[in-house]
Amino acid sequence: MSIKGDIQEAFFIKRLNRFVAKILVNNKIEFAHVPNTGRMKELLIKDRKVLVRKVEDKNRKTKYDLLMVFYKDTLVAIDSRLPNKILYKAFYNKQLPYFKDYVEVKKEINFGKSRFDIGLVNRKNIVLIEAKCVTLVENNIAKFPDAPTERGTKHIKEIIKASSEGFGTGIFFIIQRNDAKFFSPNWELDSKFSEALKEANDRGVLIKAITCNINKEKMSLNEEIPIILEQ
DNA sequence: AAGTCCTAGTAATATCCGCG
DNA sequence: CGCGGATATTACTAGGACTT
Repeated sequence: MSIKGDIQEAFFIKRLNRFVAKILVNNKIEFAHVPNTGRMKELLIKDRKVLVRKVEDKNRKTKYDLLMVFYKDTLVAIDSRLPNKILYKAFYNKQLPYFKDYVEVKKEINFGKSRFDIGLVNRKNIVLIEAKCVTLVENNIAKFPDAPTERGTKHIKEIIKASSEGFGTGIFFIIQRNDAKFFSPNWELDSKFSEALKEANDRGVLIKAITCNINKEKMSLNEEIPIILEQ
């Protein structure tokens, strides 16, 4: 998946709220949209080098999108819309060895009271897939979430319900960097979510974690990594 | 502890307008 | 009057800050 638009280097100054960051581009103070509602506190640190995209749109309040952050030697993508897209494309092109017998791929599929990112449809069944965006890695272990997420937990319980009703189900953690060797739910930060994820696994929900290769021009799926569900 | 509002952008939907 | 394209409006997202 190529990264479109005019990408420029910049320096992060401050996050004003969850959508807006103050940045320094070409020695000028500007404002950038932050397309990720997580905390990212170990990424968004003053003076850190980042990549932004210049956007020409007079209806927007910010002139840039904050897309990537340099963390030591690793480039981390923070756009929370990308995992969804990249996973959709992977399923659409049948690049993943799961649920191979579907004939149609849908986005934003409604199921009961909730909505899932991707639906794989064949004559007999529907597979519901949820994509999660991971930006946090500590000691080679990718972790989710990076902020307590009551909604995320609720969503997992919905998936468990769908699974118990006979639907195929999957949760894919897309790690937007390539320095992770394992994935684990973030027990210290959100034990309820972690517990729910473990239960989902026990109840037959397919859970996978995939890292990404990222550079200025593009982002692509890299490799599947082992998952540690236990605390 | 639970509920409401706020933020910025996107996508989906609704409305409008000009043209044949 | 009907159609397509352009424009306007609405719904949605999700966690934090705030109020009750």
